[in-house]
Amino acid sequence: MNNFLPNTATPVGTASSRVFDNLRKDLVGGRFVAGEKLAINALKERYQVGLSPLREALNKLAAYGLLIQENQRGFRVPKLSREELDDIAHMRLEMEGMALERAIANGDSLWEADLLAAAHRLKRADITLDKGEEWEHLHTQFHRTLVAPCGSVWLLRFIEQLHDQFDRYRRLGPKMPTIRQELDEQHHQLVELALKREAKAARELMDDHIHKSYEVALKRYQEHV
Amino acid sequence: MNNFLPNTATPVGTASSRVFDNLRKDLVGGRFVAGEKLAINALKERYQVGLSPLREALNKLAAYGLLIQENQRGFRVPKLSREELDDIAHMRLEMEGMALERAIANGDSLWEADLLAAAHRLKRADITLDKGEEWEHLHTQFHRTLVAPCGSVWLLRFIEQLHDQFDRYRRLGPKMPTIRQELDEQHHQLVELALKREAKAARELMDDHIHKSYEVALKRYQEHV
DNA sequence: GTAGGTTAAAAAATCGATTATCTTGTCTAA
DNA sequence: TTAGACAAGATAATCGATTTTTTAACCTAC
Repeated sequence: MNNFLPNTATPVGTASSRVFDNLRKDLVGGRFVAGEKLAINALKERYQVGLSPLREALNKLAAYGLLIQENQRGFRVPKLSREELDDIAHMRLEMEGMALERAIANGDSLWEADLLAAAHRLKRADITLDKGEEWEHLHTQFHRTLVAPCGSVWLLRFIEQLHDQFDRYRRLGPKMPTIRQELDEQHHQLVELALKREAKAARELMDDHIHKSYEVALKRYQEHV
Repeated sequence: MNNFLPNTATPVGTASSRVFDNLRKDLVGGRFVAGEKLAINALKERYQVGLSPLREALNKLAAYGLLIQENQRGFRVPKLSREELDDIAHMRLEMEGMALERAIANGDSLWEADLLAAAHRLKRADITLDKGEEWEHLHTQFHRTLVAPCGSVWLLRFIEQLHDQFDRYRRLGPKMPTIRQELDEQHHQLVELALKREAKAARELMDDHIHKSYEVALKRYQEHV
């Protein structure tokens, strides 16, 4: 269930892990203002947790790249920039393309089944539910499943990290995905090509898919500045 | 000076940051046994630091991938495996190759100067000094400099992380680099090709360079098991 | 003997309070 | 005015102690 950081057994059930998960979700989901300084006491309230587990979670998030830690000055939400968005999108192209090709080469029939299931769940998802959180979760799951059998734990880890960073842009503001139709169509085609083992075509479609997301993210970013 | 985690301002001078740096160095330098469980009280002694900053450092290292955190069971040094070594080496080929090509396309004359300087320092380094730590540091610096102007903060970050992971294998045991001569020669040629902006040839040499390191690491690993 | 249960010791996680550092507003002197 | 010094309050970092959970040794029943 907890697929975060592939080769890192993340604790579950502790106060520290709870606040980590929640903070991560909130940071990725855009519920903090970029650049904002985090008031630790307020966070203690918000997440109903003591100082020690909170600080441990903040430290982890800083090492992960979702927070900036400043010398004797606490923690801050990283700023957003056009340059970084471009960087992240470009890296996603490279890494997810590579992963997809390798997944298509390695994936077995269990993978095919998982992929069909993930795509189906995503398609059926009610996007108005829980402010879109449900859809976002299934969307993440779909993309995870797609590249899962790429054979590299580290590649998967980096992709996960880039997704989180990318979502800080894509999910700016309260809005939900607007181009649902097109995305669903692309997801469907990605599955088709994966099952047919057409690596080259699949990669091209993935490039296109990421590019489309990039345009959404860029628009959100520009509206937000 | 502190180039760790490119876009994360890491605090300096705090107890937490000191123990983080030292622990990282010791983990990468192979001064812990892979799979070993860390006794927190012993670490308190060893690094002369209180519990809170120590735990914060451990949490950061777990998020970074140099430690495994287990549910209510503390921290553990990740195991080593042939599969992971192959994964890391393969990812290094992809990522550093990509970074080098982009650095060669972007790098200005300041970079050329930095590169020459870094290569020179590395060549002049006394490898017997400080158990090879000095040489290791300059070696890291050289490779950092080589890819620095690649234009992607995230790519640099991933490369740094992979280097640390790779060194857990390459630096197994107390031994110092044995193939100094060959490495120096390759470093020299890398600079040459970079200055001549021969991206393709440089990348091929880099592949070869990483492959050579891989063979060393693999041998160390096999002797160590 | 061995599986299952109990418990004492050890270790991890968390809390509350203390110490150190930074921030802000005010005052003074040029 | 305004730059710099200072003090008071706020915040971050750290410590020592408490609580919770795990580990391991022991016991008992089969």
